[in-house]
Amino acid sequence: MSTNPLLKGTLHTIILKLLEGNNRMYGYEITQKVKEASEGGIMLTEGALYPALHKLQAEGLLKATVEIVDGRARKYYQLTGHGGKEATDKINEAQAFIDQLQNILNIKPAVK
Amino acid sequence: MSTNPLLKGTLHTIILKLLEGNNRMYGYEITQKVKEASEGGIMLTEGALYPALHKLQAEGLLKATVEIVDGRARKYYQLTGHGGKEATDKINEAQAFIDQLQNILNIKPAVK
DNA sequence: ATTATATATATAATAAACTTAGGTATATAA
DNA sequence: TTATATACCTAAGTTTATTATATATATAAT
Repeated sequence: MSTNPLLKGTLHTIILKLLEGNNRMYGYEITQKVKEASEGGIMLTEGALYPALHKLQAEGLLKATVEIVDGRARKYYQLTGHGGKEATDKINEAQAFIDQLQNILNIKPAVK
Repeated sequence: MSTNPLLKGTLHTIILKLLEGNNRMYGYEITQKVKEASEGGIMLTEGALYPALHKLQAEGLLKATVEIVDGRARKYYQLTGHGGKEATDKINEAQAFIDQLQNILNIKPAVK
């Protein structure tokens, strides 16, 4: 799988956005949704995802409940009240950053 | 100044893009251009910028020449041949990533 | 039966890329 | 003479990722 240095810093925002739209999700489900929505372009690694989920939970933005489904344990995450506000803020920040980055990347080369 | 974790990974691409459009630039000039193009939203820190320039030079993507202007030393950077090709690739990758991220961040919340 | 793949979570070692803080130095405006 | 702008640089520490490994069940293929 390709390394993706551009992904740095956006993982928390992606998680919060998905949980804003889906009420509750589990880790593996998040990896699949991201893969699907990015048409395979963004593949979350477990080593990045699970620590990120744990951190967001430790910060009080997410709460988790474990359920057994088809004989396997699933850990569902959902936004807390505080997490919901943070989600809105982080998504707005990310959008602003993307817009600014577009402004830079779209600067037309000077005609020689 | 606000910390901007989203910036991670995009700095090299920003530098290459600016040099693709401007033939040659010096470090301080790059910080000002980025600040201007992002309307103050993206402020490069020297601690990130200068090591990045040195790394790109060490990789053979940039070459540098020092000039004294108004009594102060300026280090001008420009793309090498190889750097030009890398610039094109990195910018395309960044654009693809931004598009994929947009797809994720634009996913509409499910109607409850 | 057994092997491979998909589902599902987790952590440790390592590496990359940043922030923060400090240092050096000149020109100019207050 | 003090502050601000210009101009470069590096070191220490932090954050955030990759890579590798571990555990475990369900299901499809051989």
